[in-house]
Amino acid sequence: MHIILAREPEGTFAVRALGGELTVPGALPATELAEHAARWERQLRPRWVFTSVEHDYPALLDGGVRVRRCHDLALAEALLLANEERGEQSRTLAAAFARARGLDPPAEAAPAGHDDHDQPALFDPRGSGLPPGVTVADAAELVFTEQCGRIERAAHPQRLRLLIAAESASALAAAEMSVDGLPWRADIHDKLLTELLGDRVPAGQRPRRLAELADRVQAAFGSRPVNPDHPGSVVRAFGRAGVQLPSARAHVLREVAHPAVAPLLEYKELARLHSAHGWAWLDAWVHGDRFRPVYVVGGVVSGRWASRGGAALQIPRTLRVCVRADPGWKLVVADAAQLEPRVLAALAGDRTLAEVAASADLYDSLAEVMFAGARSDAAAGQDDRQKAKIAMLSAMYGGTAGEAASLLALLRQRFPAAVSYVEHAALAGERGQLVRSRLGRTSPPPSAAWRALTGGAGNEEGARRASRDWGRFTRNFVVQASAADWTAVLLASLRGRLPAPAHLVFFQHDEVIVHSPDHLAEQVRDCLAESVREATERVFGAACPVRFPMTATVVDCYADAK
DNA sequence: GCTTTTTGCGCC
DNA sequence: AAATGGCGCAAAAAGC
Repeated sequence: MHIILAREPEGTFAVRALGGELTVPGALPATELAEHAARWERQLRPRWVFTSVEHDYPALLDGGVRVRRCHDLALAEALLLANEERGEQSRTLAAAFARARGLDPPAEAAPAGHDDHDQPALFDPRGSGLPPGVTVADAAELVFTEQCGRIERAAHPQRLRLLIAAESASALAAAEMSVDGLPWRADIHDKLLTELLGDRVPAGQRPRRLAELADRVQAAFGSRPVNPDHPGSVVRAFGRAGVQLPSARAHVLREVAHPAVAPLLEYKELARLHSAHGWAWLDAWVHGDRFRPVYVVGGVVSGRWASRGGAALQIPRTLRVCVRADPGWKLVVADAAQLEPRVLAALAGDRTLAEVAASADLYDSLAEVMFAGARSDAAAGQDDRQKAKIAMLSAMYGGTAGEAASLLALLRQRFPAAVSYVEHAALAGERGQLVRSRLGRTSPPPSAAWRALTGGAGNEEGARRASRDWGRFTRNFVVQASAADWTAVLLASLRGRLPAPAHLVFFQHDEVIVHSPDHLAEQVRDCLAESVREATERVFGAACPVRFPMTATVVDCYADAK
């Protein structure tokens, strides 16, 4: 059975059962909702229907309630609209309701696409735009029924059903991870900052170590003031010293022989740590030795997650030492090795690439096939591996710079199916057509400006460039979005299998961390292996010949993984 | 003066 | 000849 949960504008919740009997009081405050929900979850094992998990699930979590399964109307609507090639239409609940009823779109709803951060979201009950007399629960019920029908009418109902279920489960996992938090030792972080930067100073001031480095940079340039935080100032200073630079970026500076370069590079690295993950970040984001990021499921067009505040998906490697299991607990850290090329092999059904993907290090065996028997010493082997990697990344990203083009040509000879798969995707994008992931994530339509530029006569050069740019985007989309399909199913499966109280604490594109009591860590590792198997089978089919190695390591500290 | 854009760099 | 994809964030610059 299904239980629809709708937050009404007053902040209370309305509950409605589909396909079952449920004696429900009218409007429930959050605390009472949690009591009832815990019982229903236990006795009925329903699939919950949320207008938005991100918006409403925290009310259950705060009451200590976790649910097994759900359907997120907001995420489903976004996936369905894109899949139906209506990606430009509004995703609000009111708009979805109006479409389901065959009414004109509500006036308030801004079209999707531009600055969707502040647009009235699907779940926002304030100014919901629903017709008078229609409650959020009414709308949710109709939209849910409508969405189920749309799934069945899609080209691949089974894939889309799986995608929406996995995406909804991912949203549950994301909300739970925000509540549980990533174990984060503030004392270790503080000590590390002090070692690298000097004692803590008030915001706006340079810590001692940064001040010293800034002085050394200044000394290397003479008396004219130089601000190492100001790229323009740095470029001008080098110009006065007779070195013309296109920018002050680190990789540009590294090629320059000048006494200012070494302290400047060190300054930039430490200044970055200070501004992005310094004491201000620690104060704002870590409480009670937990970092609680806000994840945005489906926040990236390709289906990857984004994050809001705290830069949860950009934790620098140097800070992994701060991530430590609680006493008596372990971290089970696992990442999918070379996920994207393996996804490409599976998508394209490329037998040769699948054979290559059978080895644990894909790029090593790729090099063997590409440069068969050419050389054998270790240095050449490393060089070949690097070339094989560039070739593969160029295929997936559309790279043509340097030797990429010739390496790609060699890759095409050896793996025609895989390369033509991404090249078809690129060609579709260049023509303004949509492309899809394995489970049906669909690329957004190009903008009106793009169509005007590429469709009209005149600006030939601009048209070609825009066309190529969009082709690179769709080329990458099919791989990245299909990888997101696989990880969403993996996450959904893993979340369901984990033995309590082990729980997910981190997810980043192709990597998961589970916080587990010592004695369950091995069991968690088995769950992971089983989830990998399940994800591969459900996304790519039982006959999929591609291996997806995801070795889990059991550690006390994130920095010790791998 | 405030807001938006650019630069640069962290992650995959 | 050359233009490798996706993000978020802080600080400074640029725009209003």
